[in-house]
Order: sequence, then C-alpha cells, then structure tokens
Amino acid sequence: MLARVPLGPRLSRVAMEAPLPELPEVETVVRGLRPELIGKKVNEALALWAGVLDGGDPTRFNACLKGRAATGIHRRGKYICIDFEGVGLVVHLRMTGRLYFSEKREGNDPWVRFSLGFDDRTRLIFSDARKFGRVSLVESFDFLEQKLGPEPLTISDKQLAGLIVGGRRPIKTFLLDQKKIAGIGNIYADEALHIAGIRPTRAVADLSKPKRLKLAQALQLVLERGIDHEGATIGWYRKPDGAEGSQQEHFKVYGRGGQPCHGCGRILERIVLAGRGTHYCPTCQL
DNA sequence: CGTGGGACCTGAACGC
DNA sequence: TGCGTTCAGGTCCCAC
Repeated sequence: MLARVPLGPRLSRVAMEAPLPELPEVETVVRGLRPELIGKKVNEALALWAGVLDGGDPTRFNACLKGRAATGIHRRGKYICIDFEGVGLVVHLRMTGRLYFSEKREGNDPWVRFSLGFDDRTRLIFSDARKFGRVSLVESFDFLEQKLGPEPLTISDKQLAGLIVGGRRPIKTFLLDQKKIAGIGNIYADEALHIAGIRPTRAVADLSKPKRLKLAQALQLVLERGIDHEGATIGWYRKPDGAEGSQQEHFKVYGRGGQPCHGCGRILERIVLAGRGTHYCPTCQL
C-alpha cells in the first residue's frame, strides 16, 4: 500500500513535498513557497550531500548566493526556478524531493540534502530520500527552453493538439517526452489517456485529428484539476498543514490495476510501457 | 535521428 | 521475526 509520511517536527512548518511530482504538484510547491520566500536574503548555502549539486561545488554555491535576495519563483515543466537577483537556482524534485521552510538546519529530517539559510534565521530545506533530486546554479533559465516543449496550460487546446505528432512510438511514451510537452508525468499521462479513451500503446500516428484534440483537452483537464486539488497525495506527499491532497481521489486508472473500471466495470490492466507502470481499461481505451 | 533500455537511489512492500 | 528480493520512477546516457 501507500507509504506513510513520518509527520512530526520535521514537517511542522511549511512542508512542500511531492512524490512523483508532476506539473500540478510542482506548481503547488511553487505557489506555496512564493509568499514566504520572496524578499528573503541568503546568508548561507549548505550542501549536506555533495551529489545534490548539479555540476558545482559547495563553495561556489555559497559564494554565488550569499547576500542575494529571492526576487521571484516560477515553474517551468517540472523544474522550480528561483531568481536570486540575477543568479538562478534550479531545483528538480524528481521522485521524493521536498522543499519546505524550517527554523532549524536539519531538524529531525534524515533526508536533508541542501538548504539555504536566510537573514531572518529561517531556512529553505531541500529534502530527498532517494537522492534523485538536483539543485543547480545558472546564469539564466533559458537553458530549459532547449530541454522542454511548451507549457500545456498556457496554450489553447487546439495548439496543444497540434503538438501531438509522431510516428509509431506509443502515445504514452510520447506524453512522457518533456521535449514535446513539458510537465506531464506517469500519473497524469495515464489519467488523460483514460479520459480520452486512448490505449497507451496506440501509435501516435494512428490518432485521428479529433482524438488528438480530445487528448489535448483531457490533458488540460487533469492538469488543471490536479492544481485545483493541490496535487495528488501518493506516498510521501502532504499539504503544508499535514493534511493530504485530494487529487488521487479522482484517479480513474492510476494505481488501480486489477480493480474495476468506473466506467464499464471491466478489470483495469496494468502493463509496463517505456519502463513505467501503465494503467488502462481494455474496454474504454482502444 | 529516433528509440529503447539501463543506471542512478533507497524506503517500503513482499516472499519465504 | 528477519533476512533477501523487488519495485517505484524522471532524467541522463549510451547502444542500436
């Protein structure tokens, strides 16, 4: 079953965490951090595990960030971009990364990898059990434009549908390709395909124009709902007050392999596609 | 170039 | 009870 987050002192303040964080979860983290973060001035950048720093040494991180104030924070795909007066800090949560404010350097959290100490004695903590997450220092966030396709929620459904073009590769694999469309991960890909009635293994080239539009609308629907519900609580995710998010209650297929489809009652299938657990209804999705 | 598969990680679930 | 094994998954890297 699902993992239990050890609550307690370590998450007693603003705990923004997201397992399997996709666009809605990362957006929720950014929105949660923004009000408290803006204006804070760094007096220390500390890496408790050097591997968290993407292509940089701890001394450089500290030297570059010290004395600079946070002037903005935004999301691009699944990346969190924080502007420190011209110096950019990019955070990717990957699977188990969390960002939250704390008064203490490490508290009781055994998975703290990086933290920023501010002038007001608060700290922004980056915690990550699996050590997949990364923090990097950049002069500009422009490099992300080379890695990522368009944001699916800032374009029209027709424009989004127009991006869904490809050959024989399965549509599920396509949706996970950040260079095509940014921010979609395993969960929301499965959910959108279910709503659109498309089997994950279906080749992109086989999708009719109406089907592509339906998929685009389904993607926008599940992503917007995800944001509205402040992300999905699976595994480690909790809202700032320790309560669970609610988007998972709206999942139609993700994690429901072996259970009946809400639409037709048929048992949902679980297969592995592109190395990812993939869930669908063999009746509703063709 | 497009595509697929393994590596990176370790907590949790599972099997005996 | 306790040990060993397997799984999860975003992105990078490499082979085909």
